[in-house]
Amino acid sequence: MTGDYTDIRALFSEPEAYADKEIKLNGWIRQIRDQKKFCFIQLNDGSYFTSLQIVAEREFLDNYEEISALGVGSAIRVKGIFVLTPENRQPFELKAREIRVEGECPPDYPLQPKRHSPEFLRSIAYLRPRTNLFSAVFRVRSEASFAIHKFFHDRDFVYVHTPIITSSDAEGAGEMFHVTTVDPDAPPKDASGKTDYKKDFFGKKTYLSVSGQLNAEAFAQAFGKVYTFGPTFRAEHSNTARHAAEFWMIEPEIAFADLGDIMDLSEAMLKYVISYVLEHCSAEMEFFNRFVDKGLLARLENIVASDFKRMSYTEAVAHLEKADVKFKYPVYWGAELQTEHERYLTEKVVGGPLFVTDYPKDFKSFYMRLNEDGKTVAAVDCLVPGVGEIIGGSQREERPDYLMRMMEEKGIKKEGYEWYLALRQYGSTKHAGYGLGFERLIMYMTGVKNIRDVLPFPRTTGSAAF
RNA sequence: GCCUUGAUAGCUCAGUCGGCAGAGCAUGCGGCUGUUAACCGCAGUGUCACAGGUUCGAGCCCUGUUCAAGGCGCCA
Repeated sequence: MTGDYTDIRALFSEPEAYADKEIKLNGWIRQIRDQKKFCFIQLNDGSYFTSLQIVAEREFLDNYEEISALGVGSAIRVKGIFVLTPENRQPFELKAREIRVEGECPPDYPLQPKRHSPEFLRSIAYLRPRTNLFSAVFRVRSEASFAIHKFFHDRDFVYVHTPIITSSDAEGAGEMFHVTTVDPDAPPKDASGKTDYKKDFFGKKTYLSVSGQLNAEAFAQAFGKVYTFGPTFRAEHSNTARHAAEFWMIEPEIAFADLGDIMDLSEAMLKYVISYVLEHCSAEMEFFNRFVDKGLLARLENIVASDFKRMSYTEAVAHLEKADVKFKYPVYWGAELQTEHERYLTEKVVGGPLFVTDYPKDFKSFYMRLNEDGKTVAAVDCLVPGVGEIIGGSQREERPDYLMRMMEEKGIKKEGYEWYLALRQYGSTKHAGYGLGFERLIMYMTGVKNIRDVLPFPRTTGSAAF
């Protein structure tokens, strides 16, 4: 409600309360069907997924000629009588008594009441939230975002804003964007002729953060339970439907917790967010189920009701070795699990979400806790059908000697990590956490197959439009 | 970064053997007393992605570039 204007959402939630009353609406024309003495306007004001039918009749409107000639996309203000029409295909409509044109929309408006491809709509990202598909995606994104905060807040987690600019240059999460004020055409030089970053803004090389985890660990050692939820940046030339250069991550971190605790937590979180969205975005989810992914609702409801499967990396390799499928990449203990392996496990072996735990230390990050066997680390990936890895987590190495030995093994210099090592000296506790790719969760919940279509204005390698 | 495929009207696409640039939808105009991604009639719409080459002649063949899609690697 803005001023004395009613939201279309309110009409859909309690139509009886507005029956036969005069109301005012604002909105954009999604479709207009002109007849001789009246026309039907599908009006959407952004407050609700479904549009409201406006009946504009010649006998009641002195500017009928102007109104009936309006194009799709035009913005109007309407005053009229709200009428229940249970005998018709739409349960109610608005009989217009006054329509004012707020902003006309010319015939070259790219969005027409017909099917457009997601690739075309991506090229007009500034208009696509006006379409059914993207309106649904971005409302789900908003509601899911709120659900994440509510889940953690209800469980007494503290929300930490970890820095976006960082000086740690090798957190093991890929290529980083350099942040600098140095003039690329005339950089200051040091004695050896290299660019002298001591003269840069921060007095050293700095980057956009690839993860808030290390900072979150510090806060977990004070508040016990914390989480971050913010943008992260990866300068990898990953050209797939599942990778973006700028994406949002949720990273909880819990003191005194082990790997089992974070599996329990992440499973509860996924179920909570899915349930929340199913309840609060029912019109949108119905739309995805009809037009994007026919099995979506059944699958999501099944996930909320069932327990996630858990298996160790060693067990996963055993499953893959006896599979009667020929894999492009060979499977043996010590090999990384490829996309084809993950898909086989989650789609063929368990048919749903799956936690894979205790990976060989060689291809996992330096901060993951070494297991008793000396070969594996307490890491976990949550794999889901269709999307792949949605969560990656671990119990962190809290023992300073083990941590330093792992950093040496991985060739990570201590510079910049002194504070991270110091945390292990001062009342260090067992602790664990995970990272959830927010866009991948949205893809999983909506059935949308390309990460570019769940980011409002996606940034991917070679593309930063709008 | 690698592999494959593609780019023709506003959109989705067809275009045969190298020989006049096409359809549906959308749009415009007209009609229609309840439509609902309406219906009926008429009309307009092109730098065939860009640059070069072969040819009497190129949307079509060749080379390069750009962009996109699918897959892979890396990861969330």
